[in-house]
Amino acid sequence: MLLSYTEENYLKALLKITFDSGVEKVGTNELASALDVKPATANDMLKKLKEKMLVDYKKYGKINLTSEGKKIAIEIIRKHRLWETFLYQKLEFSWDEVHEVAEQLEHIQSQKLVDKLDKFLAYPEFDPHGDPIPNSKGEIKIHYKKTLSEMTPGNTCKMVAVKDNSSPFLQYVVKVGLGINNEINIISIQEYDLMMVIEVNGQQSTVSQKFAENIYVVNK
Amino acid sequence: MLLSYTEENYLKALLKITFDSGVEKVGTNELASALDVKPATANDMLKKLKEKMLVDYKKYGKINLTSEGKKIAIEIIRKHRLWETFLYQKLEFSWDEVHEVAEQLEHIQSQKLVDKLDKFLAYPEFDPHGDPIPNSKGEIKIHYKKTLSEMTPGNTCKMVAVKDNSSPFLQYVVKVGLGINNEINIISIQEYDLMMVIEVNGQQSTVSQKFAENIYVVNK
DNA sequence: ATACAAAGTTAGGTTAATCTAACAATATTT
DNA sequence: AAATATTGTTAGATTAACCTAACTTTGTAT
Repeated sequence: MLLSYTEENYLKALLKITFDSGVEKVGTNELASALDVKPATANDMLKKLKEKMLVDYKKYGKINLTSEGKKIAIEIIRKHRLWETFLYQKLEFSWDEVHEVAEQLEHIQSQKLVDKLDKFLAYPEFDPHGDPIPNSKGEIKIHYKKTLSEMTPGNTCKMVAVKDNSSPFLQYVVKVGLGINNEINIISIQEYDLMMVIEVNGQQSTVSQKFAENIYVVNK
Repeated sequence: MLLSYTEENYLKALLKITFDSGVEKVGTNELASALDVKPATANDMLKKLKEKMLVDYKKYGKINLTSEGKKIAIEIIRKHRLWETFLYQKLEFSWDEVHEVAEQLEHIQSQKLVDKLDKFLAYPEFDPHGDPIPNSKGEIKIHYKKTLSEMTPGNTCKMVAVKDNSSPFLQYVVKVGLGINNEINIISIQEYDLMMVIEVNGQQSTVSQKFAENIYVVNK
C-alpha cells in the first residue's frame, strides 16, 4: 500500500503513543498534539485511515491500529532506527543530531534499500539511543526497562536507552557524562523535590526528577 | 531557502534540459513534459519560482535559471549522484536500480548529511553512470563527450557515461557487454538505418542508432 | 443527578499542486 | 502576408492537508 508522508506519520505517532504510555487506546487530542496539528485535522485523517483499514475506531471512541496499520508503523520505526544507526556509525553524526535527519529518511520507499542498509550495518539490534530496531519480520527485542527515577539510593544500574530524543535533552545527558551502557550509582535522593545525586565514572551530578524519568536503565 | 520537493524538481528539470540540449533557454511545454505535468501547471510554478527569484522569465519568453536557481539545482544533482554512488558502491545496488531511489533521497535536507556522505564515499568524481558529481562548491568536472553514434568504422573509443538512465536502457547496455570505461571498436555502420556493429571485449553486437546516441564516449 | 469541563466532531474556509478547456501570442508554411 | 500550427497563458475546478469556530458527546465533580 502506498501511503503519503503524512499518513505514515500518523501511523507512527499512534504506535509511539502506545509504546510510551503502555496503553493500547489513544485519543484524538493526544494524537493531534503528538503531531502538532489541531484535533479537527487529526479527526479528518483518522477517517481516511479507517477507510484504508489501518486504524480501528468509531465516533467518540478510542483509536487503535489494525494489525496492518501496526505492521506499517513498525516498518517506519525500523527504517528510522536503521538510518539513525547509519548516521551515527558510518557518517560520524553525534547522538543528538541523528533524529531530525532520520525523520526525513524514514519515508524513503524502497524495500531493497531497507534490507541492504540492514545488512550493511550488520543487522544492528539497537539504535544510538538504545532503542530496539525491529527486524525484517517486524519483531522487536524488548528489554524490560525502568526509568532512573524508579531507582533508590544504593542501587547500581546501567543506562540502556533514553525516552526523550530531543537535542537539548541529549546534549544534557552527554554533559552529565552519561551514555548507553554506562553504570550509574544512586548516591542520594532529595525527599522534597526528588532531585537525585548520581555517580557516573566517578563523576557526581545532581539531576532533576524530570531528567531521571527520561533515562531508561536496567538493574545491575 | 526552503523549497518544496516539487519546486526542487522543477529547478532540477530546468538544469537537466539545458545540460542535455546544450541550449540555455527552455520552453514551458518542454519543461512540463520533462516533469510529466500539463503546461498550465508548469506555468503556475514558473510564476512562483520567478517570485522567489530562482528563474528568470517573462510572458511568452524563454525560461532561464537565475544563478541562485542554478546553484540550488546543482546541489540537488550533487545529492542525487552521491546517493547513486552510495547505493552502488556500499549497498550493492545494480546500475539500473540506483536512479529511482536517488530520486527520493536527493530531497533530504541536511547540509551535514551531504558533506559527510561525500567524505564517506571518499569524494567521488563520477557516479555509477559516469556522470560527474558536482563538488561542494558546485563545480562540475566536464569531460567533453561525444556519443557513440558520432564514431566511424575503424575508430576505437571508451565509454564514459550514459545519457539515458532508464532501467530498460541500462539493462540493455549490460546485455551488450558494455560498462563504464570499456573500450569499443566500431566495426561497421549500415548506411540505410545507421545500425552499428561494435566490438566490446571481443564480443560483437549490432546496436541501433537510438542506442548509440545514448552512449557517451571519448576517443582513444 | 445535574452542571461543568474535557474530548471529539462537523462545517466551511485556505493553500499548494494539479487538472481541463478556452483563449492569446508566436512561429511556420505556403 | 495570410492561414495554420505550435506554444504559452488564463480561468475555474479538484484534492490533500491543514485551519477556525461552532457544536455534540462523554466524563467528572459537587
